Amino acid sequence: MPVRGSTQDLVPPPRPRRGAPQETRGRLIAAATRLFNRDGFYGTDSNRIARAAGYSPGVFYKHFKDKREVFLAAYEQWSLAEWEQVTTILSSGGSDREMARRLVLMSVDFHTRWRGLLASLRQLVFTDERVRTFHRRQRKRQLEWMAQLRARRSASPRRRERDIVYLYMTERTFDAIAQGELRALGLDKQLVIDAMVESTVAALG
Amino acid sequence: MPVRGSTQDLVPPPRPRRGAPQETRGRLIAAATRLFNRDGFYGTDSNRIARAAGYSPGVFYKHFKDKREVFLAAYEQWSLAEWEQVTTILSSGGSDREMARRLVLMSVDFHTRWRGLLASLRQLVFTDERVRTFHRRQRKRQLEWMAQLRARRSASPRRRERDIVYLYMTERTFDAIAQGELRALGLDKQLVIDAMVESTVAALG
Amino acid sequence: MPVRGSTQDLVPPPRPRRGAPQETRGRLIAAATRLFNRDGFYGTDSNRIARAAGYSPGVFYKHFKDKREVFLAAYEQWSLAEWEQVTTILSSGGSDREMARRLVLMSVDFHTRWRGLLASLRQLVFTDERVRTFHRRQRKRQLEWMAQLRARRSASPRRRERDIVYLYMTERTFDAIAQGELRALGLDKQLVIDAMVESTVAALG
Amino acid sequence: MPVRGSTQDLVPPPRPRRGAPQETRGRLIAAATRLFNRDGFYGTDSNRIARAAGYSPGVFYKHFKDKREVFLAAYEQWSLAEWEQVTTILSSGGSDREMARRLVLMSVDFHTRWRGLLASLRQLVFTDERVRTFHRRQRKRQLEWMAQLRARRSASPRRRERDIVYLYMTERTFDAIAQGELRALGLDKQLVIDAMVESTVAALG
DNA sequence: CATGAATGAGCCTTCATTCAT
DNA sequence: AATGAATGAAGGCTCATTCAT
Repeated sequence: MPVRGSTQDLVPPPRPRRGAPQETRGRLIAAATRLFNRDGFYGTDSNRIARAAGYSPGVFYKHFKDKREVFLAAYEQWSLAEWEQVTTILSSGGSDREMARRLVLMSVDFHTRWRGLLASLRQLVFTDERVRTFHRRQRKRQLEWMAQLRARRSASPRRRERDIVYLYMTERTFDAIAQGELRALGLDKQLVIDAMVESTVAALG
Repeated sequence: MPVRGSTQDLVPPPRPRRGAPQETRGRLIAAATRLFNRDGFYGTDSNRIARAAGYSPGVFYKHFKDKREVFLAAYEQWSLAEWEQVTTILSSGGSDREMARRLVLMSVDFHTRWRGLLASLRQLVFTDERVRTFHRRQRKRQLEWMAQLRARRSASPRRRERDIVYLYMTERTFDAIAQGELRALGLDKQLVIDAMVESTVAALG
Repeated sequence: MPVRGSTQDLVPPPRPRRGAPQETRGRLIAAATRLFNRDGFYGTDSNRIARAAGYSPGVFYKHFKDKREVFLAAYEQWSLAEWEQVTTILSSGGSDREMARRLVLMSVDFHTRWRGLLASLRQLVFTDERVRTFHRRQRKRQLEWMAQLRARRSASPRRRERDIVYLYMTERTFDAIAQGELRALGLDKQLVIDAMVESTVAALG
Repeated sequence: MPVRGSTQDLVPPPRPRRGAPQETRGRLIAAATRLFNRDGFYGTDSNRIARAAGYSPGVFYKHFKDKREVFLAAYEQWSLAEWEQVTTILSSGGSDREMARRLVLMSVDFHTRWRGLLASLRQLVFTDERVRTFHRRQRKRQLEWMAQLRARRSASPRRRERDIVYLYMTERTFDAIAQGELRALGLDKQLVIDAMVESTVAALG
């Protein structure tokens, strides 16, 4: 999959040249996100990230200590994006089942679009202390959010342990769908998605 | 975690010198398995694998085309080992719930012991065509085995789609337990394990 | 002959540090030319070339894909130099015989100074597609130049086939002289050179 | 050109197993000759030579100090073969021109068939002391033989210097023909061959 | 004699990172 | 703030050569 090194790396440099540091940083993160997603963490090098963002290699290290650090930044920004989508859907109204379905479909889409980045994440969570820490913070937030959400709706004090198993199940399932495993195994994707919807309804309830 | 390069790499050479090729190959795979598990795929190099097995760098390439290839061999051998444990447990008798519990405990243990290797696997399944192919074959086998097992016990024709979701859920959960996520999130490991046992009972039934 | 690896390789680094890329490239080619000439193509490695040019190993690959490519560059530059010498002599006036003698002496000198490089060339012309192609282009140019030169002087339409045999004869003879064969065989170098002069006079006429 | 590593190297091993040392040595030389000719000196490795001869790597070093040494042996044996062909032709009668033509055609054929070996030779004559020495001995023999031949036929004491230039010219020309240079340059091979015949007639006379 | 597993020096190449401009 | 040439450690891999069997 990661066949890097297309003649031009994803996009021709958007020609900055002495911009605000935050813009530069933003461009670097955006480029890194795309490249990590396409070529994986180990298939991407810092020079290339800088070039893809329209800069020279040096800038990279003005903004990040090392590759891990951009990864962290990319991951952070991108989980924020997911968060927003979730929030939008939750506040969009409709029946529980409708909302659940929308959530699931969004997740499948999200995991598919970012499967490369997610694959890198799964690896780095193991290898890298800081990625792991950050990842756990995210997880905590997910759990808290689920608890709150349920508090608003029902009285049932569903255990956090149940919630996390739900999160694990859906996460792994979405990863697999994103990577085309169901198709490869000749299984019916719709059935699995329906199952995820049911689980989500239960989790929300 | 990956603090590689202790003065001696894991074990002092078990003194080979003109052994049978299969033994050499076996030692290389064993060493690779340990190193991949400890330092991850990208933290391990072929020279080190050879040295850890008690050989010089050259031998490695007499037995494997490259690092991916040992990884595949390591993975194969090690999934066979898991398979055997599962088989042993299934034929050991006892109530469904007892068997399920034993299966779950074994899995947690297995995932914990090999969490490094598993992390590498999760990454390579994305990056590497052949690892992916092999992995899917394993998955297929798991599904078939579940179907057969159930056929012997009940009449319920549980769908394969349900089975795979079960597999995803448990796999991800065991990975998380192995990586200490539950403890880090202040959750009760026993409750989660109990949930896995229940799901397993249901899956077997 | 090729006793490579003197404590310092040919010259102590001419202290670069952030120069113009073309200069760096030039230094690399110059170093490569010297090393190929001294140690042969197979006796030279890219790290050593970089070091001899006063750089670290990495630079080499910033400028050349591989060893073949520097060789090609070295060869190109150096055949240009020969060309210039030939041109200079041809435009320096004098009788045909005087010019012929000067050409021959220059060639002997050139072949002697660069006998190592020439030896590598003779080998690579066989082994390497691109070197062969380039070499043939050179040859074509030589032939065309001979034809033109003659057109200006006489009416005799000497055949190109005669020209190429002349080129082969002189080339091989100069190689042999450069490699000290005549001396080793107890032959009179002057006589051979005189013969080459005569052939050259005839070729020019 | 040298794309080594066909599934089987030139010939399936002729299964020796404890033969006379001289036979083993002969097989090794034969295999080396073929491989050097196909893949060049640097494209051939000693293990492969042994395998191509039907032996294991070890035997090679029982018979030759190193690769250079087999090359020398191969070269020796093979120049003997050329010698024999020359002798056969010279004693076959006919007019001088007929003989000359036969000699030239044989040479072209010989150079074509062995162009790989010859290319290696041209390189090693530069690199390797012993190959150079041996090569010069061959040259000396050629010269002596030419002198003798002429003594028998004419009174003209053609100088050895003329002879060696003749040898150089033909050698280089045959190499070029063998390597397809004439065709690549769009020149008429027959004309060149005719020229060689004339030179040979002159040289013999 | 022959085997072939094993050796290990060493070349090729990449890439995270620095720093003079 | 940005440049990009330069660094150099380190990993990938080959192959001539040895030696225990």
